[in-house]
This record gives sequence, structure tokens and C-alpha cells, in this order.
Amino acid sequence: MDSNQLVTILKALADPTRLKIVGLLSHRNCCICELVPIFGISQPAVSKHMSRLKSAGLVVETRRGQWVFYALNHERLEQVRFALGNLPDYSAEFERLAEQGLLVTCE
Amino acid sequence: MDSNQLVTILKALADPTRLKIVGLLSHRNCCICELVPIFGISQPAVSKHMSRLKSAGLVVETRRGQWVFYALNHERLEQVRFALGNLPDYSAEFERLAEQGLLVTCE
DNA sequence: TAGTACTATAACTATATGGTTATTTAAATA
DNA sequence: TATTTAAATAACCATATAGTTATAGTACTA
Repeated sequence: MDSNQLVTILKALADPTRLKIVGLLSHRNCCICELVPIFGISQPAVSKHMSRLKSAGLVVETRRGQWVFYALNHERLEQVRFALGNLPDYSAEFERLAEQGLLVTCE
Repeated sequence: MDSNQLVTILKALADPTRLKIVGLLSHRNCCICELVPIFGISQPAVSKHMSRLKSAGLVVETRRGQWVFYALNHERLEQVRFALGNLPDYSAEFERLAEQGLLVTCE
């Protein structure tokens, strides 16, 4: 997973409604019409949140008759946890700074 | 850590510049004037990013002469990883839905 | 003490975001 | 087939965000 993907996923998680949706889905799959009364926001608002989570790869959808059920992609969440524990190595940036004499070294 | 705090931290991480700053700080403490040439954005822009990371508890600052050095708060990042792996239990929400007859059960 | 270097704050701008209502699409049912 | 229900899309609005330039504050240094 590259940094841009990670940012996309973090943005998807960085909203109180969507974070709670992820928590709800970790307990049970849900459809939009169940989430609407939980959050007290409009159906299109929930729909857009799901679309955001889906494009971040955090949920997958399954049509079930007239309902669309959303399930948490646990693996994706694990990938985020792993990425946050294994940030990219940016030592080349410091080498470049050093070459330009821009590294600050006190004491 | 409550959900609001987690959202605040995730928002702080959910930006390409700040995420890279966190990655840089995981390698070496930095001051603003080192980050400016790395990102090619203005000094106030970097300053505001650091302020955002600081208020999320992700970095701590130490004044060192005329410089202010920022260090990553590794513990805070670990707290985020833990929280994402241990989301709150929202089963009460489903019980409430069931009471209202709003749980969708197919098959 | 005057000047210089680093950082923070203020004021502003353009874009992203999270909500709304209205409408359309899709599927089940009378 | 007409109606109803669920979900998605469109158009819009208010606020948040990430950048800018200008200025103020803070700490070394000549």
C-alpha cells in the first residue's frame, strides 16, 4: 500500500460518522436503511459515507434483494494498522538535506 | 482514548504532508526550517501542520536555541493502532434497532 | 543595542467535505 | 403493470482545510 492509498483510507476513517459505521460493521453487516435511524441523518448522507468507505476499500457491498448490505473489509483495516507501524523510510530526504547543508545540528 | 480523540488524531494523519512528516520524525527529530525545503511549501504552512500534529498529541516540541525541534510521540501512534484494532462495542445500537423493529433480516 | 534567523499568528483564498432536498434507478409486490 | 421500498445521484449550501503573503514574537549574534 502506497502513501496516497493510506491517506485516502485515513481520510475515510477520520470522520465520526464513518468511524462509527466501521465499528458497527465490525459487529454486524448493515444496510443503509439500518444506519439512517442510528445516525439520524438523511439516507443520501449515509449513502455517500458508504461510497467513501467503499472507494477506500474499507467495506464491500452485496446486493440482497432490494437491500444492499455492507460488510467491513477487516483485512484493509489490518493493512492500515500495519502501515502505521511500518512507516516508509525517508532517510534519503535527510541525506539530500545534508548535501545541501540544510540539516540543523546543534550541540 | 475516546472516539472523538481518535477522529482528531486520524484527521491529523489524513493528509499527505503530515503523514510524511510523521514518517520523517520516526527517523529523526526535525525543526520547521528543515521541513520547509523538503516539502517546498511556505514556513507558515509547515508551522500550521506541526500545530495540528501537536494538538492531536502526535508530536512534542522542544525549543533548542532559536529552533523548535519536533519529536514523534510513538506511544500516541501505538494508541491509534490499538484503537483501530479494538473498535468500540456498538451492539447496544443493534438492540435498540431490534426493539424498534428496524433490523433487516433476510433469509 | 541593532540586526538576523527561526517560528507563530493573522488575514485571506480556493477547494474539499458533510450535510440538505429533489430526483432517478433498481427490485420486490399488489 | 402500477406501486412501493431501498439506494444512488444531482444540485446546492455552510463550514473546514491547506495553501498563500504579511506581520509579530523570540532568541541568538555582531
